[in-house]
Amino acid sequence: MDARGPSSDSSPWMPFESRRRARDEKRDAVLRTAVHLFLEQGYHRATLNEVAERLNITKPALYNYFRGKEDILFECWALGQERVDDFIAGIDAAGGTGLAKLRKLIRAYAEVMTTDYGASLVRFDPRDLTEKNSRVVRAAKRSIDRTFRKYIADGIADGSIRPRDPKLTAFVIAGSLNWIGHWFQRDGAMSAEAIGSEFTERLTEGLAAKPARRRAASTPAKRRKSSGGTR
Amino acid sequence: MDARGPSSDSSPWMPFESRRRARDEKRDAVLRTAVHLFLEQGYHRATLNEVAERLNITKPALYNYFRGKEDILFECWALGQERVDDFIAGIDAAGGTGLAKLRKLIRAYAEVMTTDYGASLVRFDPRDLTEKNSRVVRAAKRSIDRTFRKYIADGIADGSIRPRDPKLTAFVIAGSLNWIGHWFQRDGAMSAEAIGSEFTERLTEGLAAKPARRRAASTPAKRRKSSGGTR
DNA sequence: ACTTTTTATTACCTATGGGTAATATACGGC
DNA sequence: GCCGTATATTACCCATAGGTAATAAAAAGT
Repeated sequence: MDARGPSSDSSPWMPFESRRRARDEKRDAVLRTAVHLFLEQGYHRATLNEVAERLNITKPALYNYFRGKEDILFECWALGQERVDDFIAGIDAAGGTGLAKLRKLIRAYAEVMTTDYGASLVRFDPRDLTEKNSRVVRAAKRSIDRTFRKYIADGIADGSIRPRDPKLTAFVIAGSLNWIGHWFQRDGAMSAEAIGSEFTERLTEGLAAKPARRRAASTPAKRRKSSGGTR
Repeated sequence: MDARGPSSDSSPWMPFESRRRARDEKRDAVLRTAVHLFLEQGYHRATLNEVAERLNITKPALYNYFRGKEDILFECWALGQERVDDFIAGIDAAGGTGLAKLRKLIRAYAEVMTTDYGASLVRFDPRDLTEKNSRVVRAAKRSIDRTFRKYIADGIADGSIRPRDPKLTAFVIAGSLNWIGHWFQRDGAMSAEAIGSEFTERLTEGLAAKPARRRAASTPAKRRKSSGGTR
């Protein structure tokens, strides 16, 4: 709000700011430790005592930053969701064919799934949340599903994707990606980037329309019957 | 053991047999109720009291059939696993190209995922099991993964599947199928059969080699570069 | 009809772990 | 240097739910 930045030497706002930052850093540390432990042992088996212990504090100290265990769980989920929302906004802004957008979505989503917060989107059970938070989660899941379906439908409309049912296709792709959150491990042989690339290829090679020279016709309504028969 | 069947009128073994069957039926009823409740509410939130209540008995009665909650959980998992083992044995016995076997596997696995016992293969957490049972589960999961990879490798070897990494491809396919257990609901719009068919198509359309007239060459080592280019 | 075995019930124990109250300590502001 | 706020600790509460006697009811065997 003030014209002089925080670099101004004896600013009376500095201590206040630094204090707030220290607090946020501690809050983040709690979340990082919690999400890690929740993933490692499962939400119900993980105890707040152990979260605190790993941070060299005691359980009640956690309550300075969170209202309770469920609050922490929801925050972990929200951080993962935020990342998804961010890159979807980026993809939407960039534009391109449906197929191009879908491929970007697959790659980004796959890579998010290899992170702790990303995995929490699929490893945690919404039924452990309050009704209020649970509704937020369900709404977000529906939104992601709609995005997948939309890109697929866009691709069919613009001719970059061969006609097929967007709903089922979205389930196939999203399921495959979501499962990454269940098997990926950082110390494993595969890098997040390699997984992103591989999944992008494997999950789109079947749907891409032939790289026909023709510009996408405005209405590719009826496809040619068995134009090359993939099976 | 006896030559006369149980249809013989006053067989002394009859009561014994019928008694055992009645017991097994009750045991099955417990499992059906338990798996349903575990899926509905999640293992940790579901209580043995409620399982018993739904069966019109009381909690301690359950201990006539099972050693405890974990025992019930493991049995639910085992019943699902049994079905998977069964159809894999059938597919192995029938033979065919790698692609044909993979397609059968996908369809059967997808349909099992739409059942309660099938879903328990992916919805329950092995960490809730004793170390002994957990090892059994892990071994079975590895075995299923090996089967997917083997069919894919077979298909690449016999020319029915275009060359690609069996490991990643198996992850893509199995992940997509496993996720069915998370979203399918019996009262939904889709039938298990429709899902089996759709997933079989969607998950193999990208890998099938062109239906070339030639019989599969013994070594399709180097595929023709962009022989039609699906992407 | 009796005894024995199986199956179920009532009443209880107890470990676990989330959450809270009372209280001490560190720290920035003045 | 004193005060108020933020942050942490110790000690405790208590609801939940898995599991276990002790015992009653039901069924099978003789």
